[in-house]
Amino acid sequence: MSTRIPKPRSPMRKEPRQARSRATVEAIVQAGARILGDRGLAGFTTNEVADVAGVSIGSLYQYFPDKLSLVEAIRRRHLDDVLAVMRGTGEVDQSPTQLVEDLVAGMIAVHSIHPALHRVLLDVAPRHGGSSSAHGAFESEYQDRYRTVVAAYRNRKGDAAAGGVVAQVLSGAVEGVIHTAARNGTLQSPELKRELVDMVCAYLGGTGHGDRRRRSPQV
Amino acid sequence: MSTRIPKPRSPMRKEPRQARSRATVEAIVQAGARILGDRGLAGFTTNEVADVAGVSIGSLYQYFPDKLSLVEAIRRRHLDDVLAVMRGTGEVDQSPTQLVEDLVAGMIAVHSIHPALHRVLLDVAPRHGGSSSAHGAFESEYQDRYRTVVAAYRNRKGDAAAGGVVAQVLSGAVEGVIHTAARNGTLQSPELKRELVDMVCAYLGGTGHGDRRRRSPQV
Amino acid sequence: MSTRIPKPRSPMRKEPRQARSRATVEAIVQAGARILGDRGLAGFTTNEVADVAGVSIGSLYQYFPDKLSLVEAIRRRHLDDVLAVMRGTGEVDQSPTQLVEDLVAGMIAVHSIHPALHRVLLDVAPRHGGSSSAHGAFESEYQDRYRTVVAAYRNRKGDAAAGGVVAQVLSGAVEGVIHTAARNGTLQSPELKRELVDMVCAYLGGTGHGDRRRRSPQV
Amino acid sequence: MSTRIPKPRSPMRKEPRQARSRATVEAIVQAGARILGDRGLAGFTTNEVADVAGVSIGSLYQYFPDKLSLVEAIRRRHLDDVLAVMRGTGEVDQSPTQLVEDLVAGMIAVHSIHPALHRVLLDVAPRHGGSSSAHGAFESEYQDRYRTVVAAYRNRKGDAAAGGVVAQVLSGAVEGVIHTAARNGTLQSPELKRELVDMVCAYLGGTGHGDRRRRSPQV
DNA sequence: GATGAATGAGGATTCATTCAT
DNA sequence: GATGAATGAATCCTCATTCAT
Repeated sequence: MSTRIPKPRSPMRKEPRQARSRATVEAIVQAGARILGDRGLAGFTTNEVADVAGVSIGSLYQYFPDKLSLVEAIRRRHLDDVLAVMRGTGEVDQSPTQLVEDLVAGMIAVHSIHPALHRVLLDVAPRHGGSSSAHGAFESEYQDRYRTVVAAYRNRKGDAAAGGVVAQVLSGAVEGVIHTAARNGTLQSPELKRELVDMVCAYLGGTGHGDRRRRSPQV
Repeated sequence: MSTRIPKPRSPMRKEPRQARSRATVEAIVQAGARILGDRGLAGFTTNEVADVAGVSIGSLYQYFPDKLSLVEAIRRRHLDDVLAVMRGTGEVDQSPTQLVEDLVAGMIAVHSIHPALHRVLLDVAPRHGGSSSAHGAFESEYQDRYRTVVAAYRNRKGDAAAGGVVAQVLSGAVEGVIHTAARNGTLQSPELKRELVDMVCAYLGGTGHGDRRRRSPQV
Repeated sequence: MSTRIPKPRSPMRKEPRQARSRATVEAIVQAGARILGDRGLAGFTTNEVADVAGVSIGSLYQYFPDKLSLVEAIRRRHLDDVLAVMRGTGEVDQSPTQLVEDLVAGMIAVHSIHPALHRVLLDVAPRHGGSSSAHGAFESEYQDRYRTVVAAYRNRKGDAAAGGVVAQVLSGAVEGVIHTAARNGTLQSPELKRELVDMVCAYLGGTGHGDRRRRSPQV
Repeated sequence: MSTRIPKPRSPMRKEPRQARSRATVEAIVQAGARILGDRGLAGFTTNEVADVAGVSIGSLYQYFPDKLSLVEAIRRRHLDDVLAVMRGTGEVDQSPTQLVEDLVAGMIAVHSIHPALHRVLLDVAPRHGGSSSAHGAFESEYQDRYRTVVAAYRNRKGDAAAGGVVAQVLSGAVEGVIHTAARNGTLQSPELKRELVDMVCAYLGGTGHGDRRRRSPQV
């Protein structure tokens, strides 16, 4: 193993200004998302991405200085979608159950495009130095949103911070269920969705560890 | 050169008979598990595995016909550990809460050795042709065990089959929470464990989708 | 890693379109022919071929999916040369003796470029699946040409088919003599050529096995 | 390419004295001959030879210091067989035709055991330094024998040396025909043998290049 | 002597990346 | 800007050979 000196490059070598450029970048990111989701990071090659995108390998490198920066772009794109779902959830006044149903439905929807992509992205360590903060920002808002959901459900707006662990557990659980379903092709199953909603509601609706049997429901 | 005979390779090229062989194989699998967990499949190289295991690359290939077969061996080893945990859970007479606590504690324990390994293994499509059934067998027993837990908790031994989706959701959720925790280093946190136990109990203790608020617990 | 798709590879991975490509492919095939002839299949390495051709190893694999496909390309190239010689023989009206002399001279000429190449190529089993028919086609025309020579010499144009064994013996004998000469460096010797012509003429001129002594035996 | 320093080793590291040793060596040489003939030099591996011979790789190296020395042993063995055939030919008083028939029959017989072996051996450059003289000795006697045949046929015992080129052409032709037949599985064909005998007789019976039509035999 | 586990140099092949056109 | 031919470091894997048991 030699010493890697991966000088942090700017995520994008050149900003696409013209329409054609934007279309090219779009095609590359789309193709990349597909291949990354289908084949995993091992199996993700810039040459194939260019092929599938219908552009030359040279063009790909015109917009992305290296492979990792393309992965980062795909990540940003996907995570933006995820956040968009979460931001769109709980906006209007709605019942806690409805809130959870919206959230779950939205998460299933984002994962339906590239079922395995999210999971793969979680595995790829975000590049440190440059866009690291980008991923950090995502994580931050992501957890915030989950905390908001927790608080909204429990109707205690104030203690969002207190629910940190709960939010983490919740996000992990939702991701886990969706990824498992994505893996075995049951992502569209209504039962799955219903059970996931149930689980989230049960968890959030519970009084917590003081009363695990749930014999006496919370008032 | 010579004639290629790409017959479906058995996972092991040669069964280790002597003590030295067994130690070598053990070292390779251990090193492999570590590297696979640390770097993911994309950063998993046989040369580094051999290096870390302290054996020559030739020795590695004496026992594993190719890289994938080593991954399979690691998979089998890890999945066996997971199943061992599950088999050891719920054996004796215990309260449902205790059952879940044992399960969660066990799952956390298996993942504490190679925190990311399980997640990576889930991503690597098991080789089809040969050991594919091995993974199938694991999945099968794995889901069975979860169904048993569900039934045990709900005290309805009979309808284990009915809880198929519940078991799937449950296993996905537990995996998701643990993998998330493994990723951000909170795997040993007591709060995490407590919340995970809570979530499982809440989910299993609930009456299901007819009563999401859990106002009236099941008797 | 990734999914292996070992579809029967076409002999050429990519058709050279630009002038530079064609020059590269040409250089590779030339260098390959030389090395294959000089060192035999066992000493034929793609890295050395690339070196001698003055291109990078990557370029070699850009045009030839694997080592064997390069060997096939070399084979096709050489066998085409051989057939060209045979096609050019016996075209115009000429005496049987002249026919044989042309044939022998031509065969010596083709083998003078890479003396051992033909012999090596005979040893390398042509890849079955794809170009196998290519070699079959060669063998077919090759034997046809020899049958034509036999018939032309014997002036019995009609029974070309009847001379199948004769053609086979003749081609084997000519090849054998030339290969032996190539091995010991006497390929350019006029005596060798004269004797080979003599042998062929004697064989073809004979009446056949009914009269082995050839009319009047030597005392 | 690095500098090869192939210190000439004695062909056999240790002379087999005991019965078991001799049997081991015999098994190795037999297995080696088979594999060398079947797979060619590329594809001939010491490990497989040991496997097929039923001995350990260590034992193989006990008797043969390296791979080449095993090939040399196989060569010597085969060439001895060839010479034995030639020595057994023409010993007793017999007609020229009979002489040729015996020769051809004998050559076909030796090649029937390992049809491709001889051809492969011709391709493997004999090791220079050590046993090179062994091969030289073979070549020498081999050509001598052919010259004897030529002389015997032509009944001019004295000028064996004069027939050098004729002997070379003859040996090359016979080898070529037999190798071709070996390759396409017609080695046992009676027509092939008859035609080969015819060819040799025609060639040797002819007057030479002054009279290619063979109308007037030499006096 | 025999064994076979271990070694590691060497050779096939891939793929990120560059650059001449 | 776009193209795709060329590059070569990195990786997988083989096999001749050694040596501890």
